[in-house]
Amino acid sequence: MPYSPERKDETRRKIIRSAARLFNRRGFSDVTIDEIMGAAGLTHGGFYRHFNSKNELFAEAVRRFLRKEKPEPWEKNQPNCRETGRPIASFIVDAYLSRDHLHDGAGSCPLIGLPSDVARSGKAVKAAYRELAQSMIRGFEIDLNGSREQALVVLALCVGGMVLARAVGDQVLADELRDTVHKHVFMTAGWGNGPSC
Amino acid sequence: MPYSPERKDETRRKIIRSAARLFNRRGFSDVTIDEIMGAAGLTHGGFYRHFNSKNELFAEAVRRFLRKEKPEPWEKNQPNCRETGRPIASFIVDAYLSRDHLHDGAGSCPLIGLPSDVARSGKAVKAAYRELAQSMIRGFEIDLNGSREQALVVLALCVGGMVLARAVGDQVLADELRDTVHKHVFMTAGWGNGPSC
DNA sequence: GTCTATATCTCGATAGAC
DNA sequence: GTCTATCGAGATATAGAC
Repeated sequence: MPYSPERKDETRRKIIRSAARLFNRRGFSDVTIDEIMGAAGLTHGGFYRHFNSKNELFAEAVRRFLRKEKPEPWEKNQPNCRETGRPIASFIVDAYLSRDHLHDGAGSCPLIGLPSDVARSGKAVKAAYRELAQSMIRGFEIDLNGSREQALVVLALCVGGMVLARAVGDQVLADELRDTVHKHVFMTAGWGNGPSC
Repeated sequence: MPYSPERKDETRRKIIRSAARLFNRRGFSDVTIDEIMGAAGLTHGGFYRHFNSKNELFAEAVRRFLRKEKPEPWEKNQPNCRETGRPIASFIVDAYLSRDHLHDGAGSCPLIGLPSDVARSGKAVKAAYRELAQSMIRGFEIDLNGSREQALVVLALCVGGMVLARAVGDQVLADELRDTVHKHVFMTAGWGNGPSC
């Protein structure tokens, strides 16, 4: 048979990617293994050669956001922002609070796409979520004069603002939340009050 | 038959209360109509005399948090806090960011218990969620010198901090998030930095 | 208005051919 | 390693007695 180990790993990555996008959009419980495998170009019978359960796949899908190779469209910073001398974290916040991210259900950061699903899941899934949160906290900390407290505040603001903006189902209120949070983050961080890119 | 209209309304309220608590803990999709009716002391066959669908009940369950008569345990402020001269909103923030609220899955505010479920639901459910958010924004605004911007920031901080604390699955990090957000809210609100009640 | 009973469907997981 | 086929469980919603 022409199945090399790399081929299996490639298939596994395709399944995780497919699962991450579907979970993000429709939640853990409402997505079926058949759909995940179908979107990966496979059939659902082969699933259990890669994962022991649907829950195990969930943890991998959350973790993927850290390890993934290609950034989502909303993560790409505008080129004209690169020469402003602003710290990297400020561009991450720009992207995180962008309208593109708000509407990118499938490619969303799991922190805002799956918070209640994760809160109801097992330890492995929560550990993956925590890894992601800590990674962002460390990233913010650097451009916040090493202040972990400020980094936690910025993360809570970004997550809270976007989670609310997604759930209120009102474009005007959603934009108001994004803009206000963005302004407040930049003010408390001392990044100037440069408007969104 | 001894069934008065008030009796029917009483039953309806019991169903909504039961649903709200179960949805909060385990999410919309994983809770069955049979469980909801069972917890209300009924059987699942009678459900459709009260609601047209499970989704319709979901909207009512989210809305309930506003209309409900009795506050949850975590919403009750400590008596010794009443004579400090602090504004009402500051006590609401205390309760919202409390460890009791963090661990009260069933009696939680839906804003932090069901954000991703609501984001994936229909317009009626989102409208109920928005009502709740706007009610809190108005409440904060009063004790924030009428600043809507500050009210939005406080709401985003409270929701973001608690959503993260619930999902990271780590007591230490969860407490750090709650404490840090609490401190920052009190600082920016100018409520003094009185520690949690 | 609430019950028991059931129709219809779909899911996660497994079995076994290739 | 991936396929087709299926098991067994449990879901929403409906039917009809009382």
